[in-house]
Amino acid sequence: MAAAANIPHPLPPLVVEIVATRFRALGEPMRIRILDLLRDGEMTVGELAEALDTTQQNVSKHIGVLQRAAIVGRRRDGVRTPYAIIDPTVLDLCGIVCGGIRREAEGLADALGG
Amino acid sequence: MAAAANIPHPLPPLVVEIVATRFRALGEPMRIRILDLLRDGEMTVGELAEALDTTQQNVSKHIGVLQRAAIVGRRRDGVRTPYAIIDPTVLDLCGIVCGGIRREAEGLADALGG
DNA sequence: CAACTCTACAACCGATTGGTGGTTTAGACT
DNA sequence: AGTCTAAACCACCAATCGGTTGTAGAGTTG
Repeated sequence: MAAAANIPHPLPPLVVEIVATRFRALGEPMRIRILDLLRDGEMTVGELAEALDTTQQNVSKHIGVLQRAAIVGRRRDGVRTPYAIIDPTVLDLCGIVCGGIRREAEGLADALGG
Repeated sequence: MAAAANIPHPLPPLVVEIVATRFRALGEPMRIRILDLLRDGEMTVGELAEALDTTQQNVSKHIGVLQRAAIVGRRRDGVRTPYAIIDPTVLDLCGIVCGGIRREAEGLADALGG
């Protein structure tokens, strides 16, 4: 919450656009799964495609979105082109959302159990 | 980061879907602006429509998305139906994203200035 | 009851998006 | 040079989405 304290209000239009774009980059199951895999370390497009049981083209497309959003980056390693998470805040974001989901689920379980 | 520590890995498919849905609900400028206004307190659809210079139907549609994502809720107050943020974690999310944007902008400014 | 206010719903249109198949580029090796 | 592999680019299709218009429902006030 401290980070939100000194945010301008109302939000400037350009900031609104950037924020929405960043959230939209995370608003796709395939991209969440890609980031979930990249939590363990860098992977190539081919490795991701195999792990996610989809095509190389599909992974390339989705990881392109994540790269344009400056969430992941790539490097050259001989014949490989491994991708890695370069913006660690996305893990915080996912952690907050997952925590909220867990809290809701527990509240629902309590309501049903008690 | 502590919240992300005890997240299952790999993420279960259902969780992936829920996380993506929640992020997608935030991936629209108009919805970010609605939440930005609701930071100051509850507002009705009509008030939001006027403040955002759009139609009542448009606000109703977008706030329906936010409500189905359990981000906002409504109550009855006589003739009014004010909406309010019921999931305070979304403010944390926006704060993190805005902080990241600021950090990037400052880094870019330093790179150009120095 | 009737008129009014506020909100939700449905249909439509244009634009965007996810996924696929095919092709092309860029390196690494012989 | 030629070949192989990995990754990106391209065009396409079906589905979804944002915004608009028109309408219907729910509640209040006379």
